[in-house]
Amino acid sequence: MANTTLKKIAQVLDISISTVSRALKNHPDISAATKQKVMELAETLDYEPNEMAVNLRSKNTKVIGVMIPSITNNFYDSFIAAAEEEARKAGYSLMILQSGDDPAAEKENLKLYRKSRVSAVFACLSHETTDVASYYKLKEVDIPVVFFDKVPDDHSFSRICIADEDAAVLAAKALIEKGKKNILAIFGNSQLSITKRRLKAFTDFFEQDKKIKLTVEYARSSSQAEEKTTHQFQSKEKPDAVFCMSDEILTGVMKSFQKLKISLPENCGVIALSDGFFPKLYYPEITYVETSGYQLGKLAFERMLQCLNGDKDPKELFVTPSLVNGGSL
Amino acid sequence: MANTTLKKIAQVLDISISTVSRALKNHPDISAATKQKVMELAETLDYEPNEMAVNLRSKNTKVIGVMIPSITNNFYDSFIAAAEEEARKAGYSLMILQSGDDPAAEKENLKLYRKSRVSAVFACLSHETTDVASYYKLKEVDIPVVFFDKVPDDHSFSRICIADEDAAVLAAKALIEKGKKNILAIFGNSQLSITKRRLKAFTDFFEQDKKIKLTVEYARSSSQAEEKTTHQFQSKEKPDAVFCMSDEILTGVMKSFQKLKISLPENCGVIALSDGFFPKLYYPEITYVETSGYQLGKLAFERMLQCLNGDKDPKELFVTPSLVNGGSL
DNA sequence: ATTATTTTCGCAAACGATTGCGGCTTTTTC
DNA sequence: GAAAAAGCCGCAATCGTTTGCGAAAATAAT
Repeated sequence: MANTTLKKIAQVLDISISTVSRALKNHPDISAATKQKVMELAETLDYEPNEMAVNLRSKNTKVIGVMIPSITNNFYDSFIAAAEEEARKAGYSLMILQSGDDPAAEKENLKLYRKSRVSAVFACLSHETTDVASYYKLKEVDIPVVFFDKVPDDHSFSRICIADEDAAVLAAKALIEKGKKNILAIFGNSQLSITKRRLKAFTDFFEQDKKIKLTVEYARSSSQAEEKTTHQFQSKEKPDAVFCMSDEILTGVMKSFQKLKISLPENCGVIALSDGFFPKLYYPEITYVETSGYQLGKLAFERMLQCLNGDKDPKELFVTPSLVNGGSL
Repeated sequence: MANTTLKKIAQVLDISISTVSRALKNHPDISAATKQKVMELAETLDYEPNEMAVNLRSKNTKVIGVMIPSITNNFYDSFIAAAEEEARKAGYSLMILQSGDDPAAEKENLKLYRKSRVSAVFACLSHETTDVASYYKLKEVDIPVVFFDKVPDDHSFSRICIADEDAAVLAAKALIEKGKKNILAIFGNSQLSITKRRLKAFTDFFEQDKKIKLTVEYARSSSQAEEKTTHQFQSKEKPDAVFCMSDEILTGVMKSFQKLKISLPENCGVIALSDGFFPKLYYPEITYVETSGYQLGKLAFERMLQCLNGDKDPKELFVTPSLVNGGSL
């Protein structure tokens, strides 16, 4: 079953293709009578403009690339959810590609984006990719790039981030308010700049109060977080609160707590940085500082629209975190 | 910075566009010398064929639509992960659209797929969408459709599913083997055919042993599952095992257990149908029957490739589940 | 040397939609 | 009634790639 084209409509009505095209676009040159006829026939024939042809002519695919480390991740999922909502409104589709935190795959993906002539790209750097040369290539062919979450230091790109420092401080404040005196803080991969930022803001904040004991640990996975937690809680001086830098760490900590039969908040307080999904899995629900992928997506798309409209100067925007009380602290 | 085209290369080398095109495709008509020159220039000019033009001519976008209820779901995420891996190998990209379990949005998406002239579509029905007329429209324009997970009854489509009956039976067997006598089984939305299939297989299996008390409950959300569990465990005859039809239910049940301070497996056994992510969040890890979205994705893509190669007869394929012991039973 | 055969390449027409420009009809204006 | 002005519409080029067909050039056969 062949698709209807302008040509087909033109043949049936015995008018020219251009007239059909203009009629459908409500061009003033075309008489009302002709428009009527064309529209009706288009309707019954279920005409849909062939996007490939439109794209070719307009040199615009109306597709936005989204590169993330992994799709199996709540935070990025909610980013995508938000971006897709907005994209749809603006007539764009998303082309999601995963880097798997592998710089080589990341480069491959960028190449694919160029080949596909996407209109723009949202990108979250894999690991500590410092060489953003491949991203410059996109710029050269006029494909705007908006980084989010894991962004490069390069100030020539637009970057949308969680205000990591604020988030860490918010958590620190909450811990102090609750009068916690022996805090275990678990952070992720210490090589990552996101870890460094959160770590610095967090520890700096405790400088003001020397009476609080702060133990910092690093865990690269959920199970590592579990081990470290278990280990800490087997010592004499058990922490009275745990700070988790991420969901991954939170789940590890909670698993350890279940094993050790530590119950919240009596035996120990817990606070995490999270988008909110995992904290709600537990009883009591975990108190967390919201680092919302969803809000990030909304903000990033807003910025992207500006870029698409020709605003080239790089901008750095932040989504501000907020504290959500669960009952674990 | 303009993109390089065949025309540009042709102009520089002062030969025709067709020659350039053929040279790059290693066409026998072109002399080795010419090929050499063309290839080299193409290399230095970083030539990439314009996909929009290629698509227009070939009427093939090399894009596969994937429609799922929600991207914020482990099961579908792993389906996508698998599909993307395979798609990339085969030179395809994915266009992921979410229906949000809303039939209207589902229809919108299908329209978008048609407009975008995707090469094929993977689809998971929203809720109990029974009217698959919109999918027939895709068939009419020769876009193959492969359903997965939530599939229609319509036998004229290819369908790839988890062998739900087998999975339910596997769980039932495990419960019986452990000598459980008072089982609480919580299922999802009773309107869904997936629920019906799992429910029937599960309950049928217990017909053989009348001495076992089986209580069936339904929960449409995690919090409903939590409520029902809490309620059941406040009665005199507490269940000695809980069966969870899905991750959503499992998380609700576990939350209730945390509240009631019920510890596994001493106080109660738990078994779930899951893809394995959530079961590993708890201590002890939950014993589950694996219903892998990843495997489903692999199998679905395999089938899709056949469809893309012209195999039109509908086929129904199943991925067979397996029991993974956690320690919760 | 002439014809037959290859080798090597260019012309032009697609794919489907868009649009500047110009032409043919009507209608308006003086 | 003739000229100017609208009103309507079609021609043809364009986006970049692919490909059947035919033509020129080079080589082989007679």
